[in-house]
Amino acid sequence: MEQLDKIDTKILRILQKDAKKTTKEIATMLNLTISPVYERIRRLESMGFIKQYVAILDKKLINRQVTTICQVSMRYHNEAFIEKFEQEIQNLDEVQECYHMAGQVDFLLKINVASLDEYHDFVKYKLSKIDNIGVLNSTFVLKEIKHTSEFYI
Amino acid sequence: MEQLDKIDTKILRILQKDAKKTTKEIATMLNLTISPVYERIRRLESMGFIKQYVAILDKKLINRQVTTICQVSMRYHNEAFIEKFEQEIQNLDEVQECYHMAGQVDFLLKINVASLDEYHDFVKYKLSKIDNIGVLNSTFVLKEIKHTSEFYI
DNA sequence: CATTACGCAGTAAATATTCCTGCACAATCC
DNA sequence: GGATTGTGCAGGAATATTTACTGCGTAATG
Repeated sequence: MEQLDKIDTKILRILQKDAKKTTKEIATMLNLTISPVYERIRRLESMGFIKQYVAILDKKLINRQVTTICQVSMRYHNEAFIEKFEQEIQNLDEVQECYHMAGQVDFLLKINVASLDEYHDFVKYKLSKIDNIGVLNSTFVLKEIKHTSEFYI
Repeated sequence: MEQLDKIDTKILRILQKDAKKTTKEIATMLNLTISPVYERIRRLESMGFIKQYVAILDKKLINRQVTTICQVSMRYHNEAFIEKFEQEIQNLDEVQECYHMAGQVDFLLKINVASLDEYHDFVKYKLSKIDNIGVLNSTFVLKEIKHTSEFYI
């Protein structure tokens, strides 16, 4: 697993914060030339350490300012129902994250919508249409304290 | 707010999925030349619709495969304590997301660590060191069903 | 009908990416 | 110890992309 040396780690830290940094800029930061930095980035990509490069949008500006956490439990816990649920969730664009959890509830979902009205419609017409949902408990985000895509490495 | 037309929206959708797409590629997809696409992207950046470009890493490969959801409630709900908590959280690198919630618990945190051992240390030596924490309830992610940085637009 | 404004096409210069060659150093094997 | 192999880095050339600028056409405005 530890196929990453200090230079690789530094490159990953930089690209997690700003994927638009040029090879030259990174090379300067690390006191290297373009060649090794370029080769290392290609290697980190092909080995899968870097999964993708994405643009992060401002959710207020694009009108997705309401974030909710929704905890869901199944009525019956058999494989078919769970698989069905997991598949249906993939198609719900409002759901940004969904985790199968240990403990009291089965699933935890993070959902972004434009308004409470829209959330109402989402629950009524989309989420609760999925079969076999037992408990469904929504809580609302008052304020986003921290939100990053970075991992600490 | 609706300063975004259909072309802008399409550009944002593309860049949310792949920020490495060249202006030329996007222009081809939208049946335009490079110029308007280039200008629109710069505009979307300067107006703040695009906040940043980041590399998304594979958390298993970089050894951050354990994700936990931690729900925290304050003992006393005064402004000073809450502000202190919010500040301290910023410095905890393991915390990827933190929300101030409506409802039963005050805060919901998403935390990534290498192992249960490391999570134990995180709670014991970092999180619980923050003053005025009342309830602290951790649940573990068994499986990530869905996780994207995309917003539905 | 004239004028302004806006978005797009096209182009040229600057910059970045990509690929290749060769060198230096470390590890490995006689 | 010396020769050999391999790995990572420097440097440079070719290609691609970004960036900035000019001009045109159409829609909006007076």
